[in-house]
Amino acid sequence: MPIAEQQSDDVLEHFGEIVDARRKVKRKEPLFLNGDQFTALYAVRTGVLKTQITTSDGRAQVTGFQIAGDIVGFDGIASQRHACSAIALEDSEVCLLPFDRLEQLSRKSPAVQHYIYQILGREIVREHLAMLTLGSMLAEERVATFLIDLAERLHARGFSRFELVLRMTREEIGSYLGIKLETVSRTLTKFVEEGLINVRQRHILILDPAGLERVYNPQAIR
Amino acid sequence: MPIAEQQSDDVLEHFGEIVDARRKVKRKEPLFLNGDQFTALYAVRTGVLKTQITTSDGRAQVTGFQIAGDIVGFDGIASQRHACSAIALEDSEVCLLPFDRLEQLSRKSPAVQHYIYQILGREIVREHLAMLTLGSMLAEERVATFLIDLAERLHARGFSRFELVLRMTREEIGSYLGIKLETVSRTLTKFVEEGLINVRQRHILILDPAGLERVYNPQAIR
DNA sequence: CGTGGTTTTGATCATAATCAACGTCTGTGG
DNA sequence: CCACAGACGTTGATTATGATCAAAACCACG
Repeated sequence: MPIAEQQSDDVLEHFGEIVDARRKVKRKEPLFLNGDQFTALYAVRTGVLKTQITTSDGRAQVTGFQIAGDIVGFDGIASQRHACSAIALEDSEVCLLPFDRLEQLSRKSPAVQHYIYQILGREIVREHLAMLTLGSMLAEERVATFLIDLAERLHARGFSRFELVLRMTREEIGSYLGIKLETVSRTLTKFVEEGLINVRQRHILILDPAGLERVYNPQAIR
Repeated sequence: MPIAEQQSDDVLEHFGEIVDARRKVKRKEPLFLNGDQFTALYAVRTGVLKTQITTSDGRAQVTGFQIAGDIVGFDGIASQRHACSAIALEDSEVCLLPFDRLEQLSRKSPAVQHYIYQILGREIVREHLAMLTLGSMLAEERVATFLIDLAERLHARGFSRFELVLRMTREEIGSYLGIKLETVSRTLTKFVEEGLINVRQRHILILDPAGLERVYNPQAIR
């Protein structure tokens, strides 16, 4: 959901007080890296980022994609160091929300405090749903879920609901969904053959949204 | 980590103000169900709970197991309704932390506010790690991770680091790890054959902690 | 225009799921 | 206290899904 929908005038007003700094991040550059000191949350203004964990033995797991209106950096709150890395998938711009100031502010303004609890709570629910996808879905269901979720989020930002441009590679999608890039590719091809979508490189056209939803929600009626 | 380690005296003192109510939950009974009105967080005093999401088509995904010292209920913050269900795996007791009072309190006390951000942040990191497990590990690695994580958490509460009693079924473990109950069973058997653990029903004895860690962290040195 | 990263597609393989049978433990009521 | 029912767990045989390996096509970019 866009920030604007979620915050009262009070919140907006107070946010004005702290959103002084912006930062540009070039494609493939990190906004922050695993282990970096945590100082601020970042509100994405333009562009797309990915967040990922990497283990000592080189394994990586993409934990999310953030588009305009999303907030990144929650992973640093607990230990004051970022537990994952955030990388720009295209040239992007973010607003800094210094966390100490957020904390101060949320003492003055109940609305701000409530808003911060809201976004943290939303992140927790988002991750629960990601666990559901990763833990109990077939490859086709994962890809369908991914496309619909992304389309809805873009639509909430005023983009088309049925046309989307993927800023991430098949490999990054696969990592996020717990499958391999070849499987992502094959699944997209299958959806094309079934008339559910069109694919032209990274441009996806959703032809049959209901059909796509039926992939992971086979029998809504019983 | 036990709550006690994390909170200053200030937090403890203030928490005394709101922890008025306790609630007992019998084995297999819900503490709350998906869709229930969200009013409070719950601190587990004794016993063990599981949280799970269930989809309309009956699929279920266990999203976590909570033992003494853990806090449950974050999933309700975002929408004021619980996004998952919490079920007791044995007779348990929880403290109620009414959320509106927590919000009030966190305005008065920076320490309380900070503490709440901490636990929400920790939950987010915990879920990131669960995504890593679900998204990029083999069955053996998942089970090894699960055993070590649980053993460490129990140890932080003063229990033995090497002896644990599983309060959950093989099916619940499997759901949490994104594998089937038969796979959990086979994997445990394999670990026994390799001399890593002993299994007597739900009693697990970790014989070779380093060996168990090596299952999912093959080459610590490089 | 190459050159390198990305994507598609095919063939084969491995891991874990599924199906099935049996064994074991627990709790309950006779 | 024992017998029994039902839940839970183990093990085996087979299958299915997606991984892996490999090659070719495609595109973007310098």
